[in-house]
Amino acid sequence: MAMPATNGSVAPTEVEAAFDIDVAAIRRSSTADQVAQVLRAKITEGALPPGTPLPEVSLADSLGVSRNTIREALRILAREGLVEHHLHRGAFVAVLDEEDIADIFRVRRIIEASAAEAAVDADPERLRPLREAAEQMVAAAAAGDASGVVAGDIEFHRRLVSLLGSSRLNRFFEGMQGELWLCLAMVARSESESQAMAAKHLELCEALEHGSSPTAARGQILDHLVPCEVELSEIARDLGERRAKLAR
Amino acid sequence: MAMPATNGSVAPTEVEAAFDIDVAAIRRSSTADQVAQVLRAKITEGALPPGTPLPEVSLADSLGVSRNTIREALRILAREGLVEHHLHRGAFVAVLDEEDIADIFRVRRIIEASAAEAAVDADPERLRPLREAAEQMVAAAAAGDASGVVAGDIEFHRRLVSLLGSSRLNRFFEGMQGELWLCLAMVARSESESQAMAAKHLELCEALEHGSSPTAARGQILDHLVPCEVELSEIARDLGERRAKLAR
DNA sequence: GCCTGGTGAAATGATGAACAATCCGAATCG
DNA sequence: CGATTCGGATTGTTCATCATTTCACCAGGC
Repeated sequence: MAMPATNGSVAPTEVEAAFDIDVAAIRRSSTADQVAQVLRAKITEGALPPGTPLPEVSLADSLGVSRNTIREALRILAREGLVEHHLHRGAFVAVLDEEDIADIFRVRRIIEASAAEAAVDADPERLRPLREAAEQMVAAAAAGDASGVVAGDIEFHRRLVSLLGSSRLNRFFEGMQGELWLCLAMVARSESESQAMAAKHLELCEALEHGSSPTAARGQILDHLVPCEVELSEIARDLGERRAKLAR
Repeated sequence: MAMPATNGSVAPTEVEAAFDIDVAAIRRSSTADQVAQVLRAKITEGALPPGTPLPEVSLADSLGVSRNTIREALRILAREGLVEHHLHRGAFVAVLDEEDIADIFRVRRIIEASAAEAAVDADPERLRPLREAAEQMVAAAAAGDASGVVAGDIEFHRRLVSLLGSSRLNRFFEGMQGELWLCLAMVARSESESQAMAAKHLELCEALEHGSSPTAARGQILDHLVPCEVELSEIARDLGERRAKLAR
């Protein structure tokens, strides 16, 4: 289905194989996708806090594109869960309440536990990206780069899920992580907390490498997710209270 | 306010509760969504075989809406995976190859196995929708209603996944089932096969009700999914070969 | 004969303007 | 003081238009 639309009948030649990666990259994204990417960055980096209205005309004006293009971009982000779309009321940066956090972690427990199982009897070579992400977290924490630690955290779990080998699951999981970023952009962690979190991931990585049993791996991932959920849940509650107070 | 007084400001009263379903249905209907729903039905019922091009102008003309609205509807369906969008080439009804089937079942195994675990220690009352879907399959099979059996099958697994209690997972799973429908619309099962499939689901349902252990439930679901995958994989291969021959 | 290269039609990508429908807030009235 | 009504602002939808890209067809050279 997603194969490059090369010839239909002839077997793939070496010429095709050489350009196989590039053909996908050459496909320039449409302007709507570019706009969506810009807005996505603005949202995830915290420039547009949750709940911010996104008027079509002002966005079109400031970004220099047509209103229809903005509408398409907002539809894209709405499908990703980063913006909420209310009929005849417009688009707003999505707000995650505690129920959303709980919902996301219900999914994460299911998916990542299975991924941990897949990790124990996987080729050790396939676990190298995991270790690299964890080491990147440690380096970022040592350099005091808090956002780098968060990025490494996201990347670590993304690569863990990718061990399951399903492109649909990867897309789904990445979309959920995009939602989580709505909260992550708001949290300022201390340096010691960042280092502790990085160390935890490295430790988890080693546990998976010298994998004992599938059930043990499941348990370790589940234990790892618990503190993360309570922290984000608190953040979501605080944001909600602050918003309610501000609205009053 | 002209027609049905869908009040805008008053707090939800018992009056609203009575119309609760209708207001939700009415509010959710922008024309783009309606168009998407029409096309979705056409695709899943097999009127538009996989690979069919979907030109914007002719669709806009035949459905009596603007081209922009068609574009939005096509984007919606593209996000759902029912149509593929190629830049500057347009939209086509999605084509599922064997890799897609394998990918979908990789996900189904993970999700539904967890759902089966959740089923064993769930309130028996929550399993009633499952049984109802299975019984609906049996009734449809007895009446020779093949599409009814398929619908019951979809519904059975949808309700099984909903036991996990995650709205995001529900949406994700429903989207995948929409993709599977692309193949299901093509298969014509014999009456005896339909009856066997219905019986299998009822049997599976009972096994979950008198649930023994979580691992046993996992195993039963996984065993149940195997024949389904091989069947759909064969269908996908046949469709692919037929399409290749037709293109030549 | 097959491949390379140009040409033109057709479809999409994107813009701008316009109108109707709707929501929100503020002024108005009892 | 509360409910109603009115007007501005925003969205939903359509139309017309132009630029880009793709594809199919045809000509020419090896």
